[in-house]
Amino acid sequence: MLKIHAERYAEMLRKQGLKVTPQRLQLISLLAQLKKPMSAHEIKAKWAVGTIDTVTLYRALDALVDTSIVRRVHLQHGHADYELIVRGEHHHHLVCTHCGTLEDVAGCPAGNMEKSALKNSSKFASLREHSLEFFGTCRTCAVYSN
Amino acid sequence: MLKIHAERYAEMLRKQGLKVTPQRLQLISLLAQLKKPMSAHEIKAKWAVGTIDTVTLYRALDALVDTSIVRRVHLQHGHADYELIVRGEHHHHLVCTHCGTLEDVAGCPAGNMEKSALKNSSKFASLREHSLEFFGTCRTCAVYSN
DNA sequence: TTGCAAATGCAATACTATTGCGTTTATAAT
DNA sequence: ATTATAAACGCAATAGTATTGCATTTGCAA
Repeated sequence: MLKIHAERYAEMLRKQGLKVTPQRLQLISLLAQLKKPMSAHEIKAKWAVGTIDTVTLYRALDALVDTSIVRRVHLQHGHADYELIVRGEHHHHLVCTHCGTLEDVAGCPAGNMEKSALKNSSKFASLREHSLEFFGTCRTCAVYSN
Repeated sequence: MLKIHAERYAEMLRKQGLKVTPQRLQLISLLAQLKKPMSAHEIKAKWAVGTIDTVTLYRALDALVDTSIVRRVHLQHGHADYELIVRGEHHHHLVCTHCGTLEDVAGCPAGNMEKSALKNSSKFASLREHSLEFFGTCRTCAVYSN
């Protein structure tokens, strides 16, 4: 992780009244290296320097999610996964229901949907975010299903 | 639940080599009455005739999901919710992140996106379904946030 | 009516995530 | 640099969701 990025993330944390700790920086660094959503369990296993307590990890993840540094995604694996937010953008995923293979989907067509959904809603005052994941079969698994 | 519907669901189960049991029929009936996604816990609490074992309930839900009678949805509540599939159609949800209030979104604008996502994918052979849920604040909760 | 695969119920357990609390640490004020 | 303190940490315990193994029961087709 580049130093300048670390300082940017540090600012984001401090702005929220949160502290910049070695654990949080290492967590960001780890997520930046992997570039795909990881579960808390996977993150703990890949922890590079020393160890991190499970509770601390979950609390750090919560902090980073609250600060919009990390996004929590739900890929129907029975647990949450976490990925670094890059340049404030979001994207969605293709998930293979056989082997779990992931692929990012560039762009997002849900902006318009969100607008119209809110307009047609009878109960809601505002919408802030959405989940959109596609489930199917990757080419490798497709071979064995034939 | 109307008798004709019960028979239709029974056929769907038998076609998959699954048995038609009182528990499964009662489960369908319960989901048909409520018309909104329910957790396994809620379903167990609302169980009308006698009781159902937790394990049996989860297995019955799996069976109905496999048979496309029930849809499993993930509304970021830390558990799965289940809703009856009506006329083979699907829809999406607005979720209030403060109080959990739900609203259905009629129609689905993601069909086109699924096509283009698959076309642009480098790894996937096919896509079968998708999740799309919107998160925001309902009007009641908005009042208290001001 | 009967054979048997499927389903059920119970007990035990795995897995994900959270709470309470005493100790340590980052940070801002001095 | 020193200090005060709110935030964060680590450990232990626990909550909540879901699953596995196994003996018994049951749907249903022959």
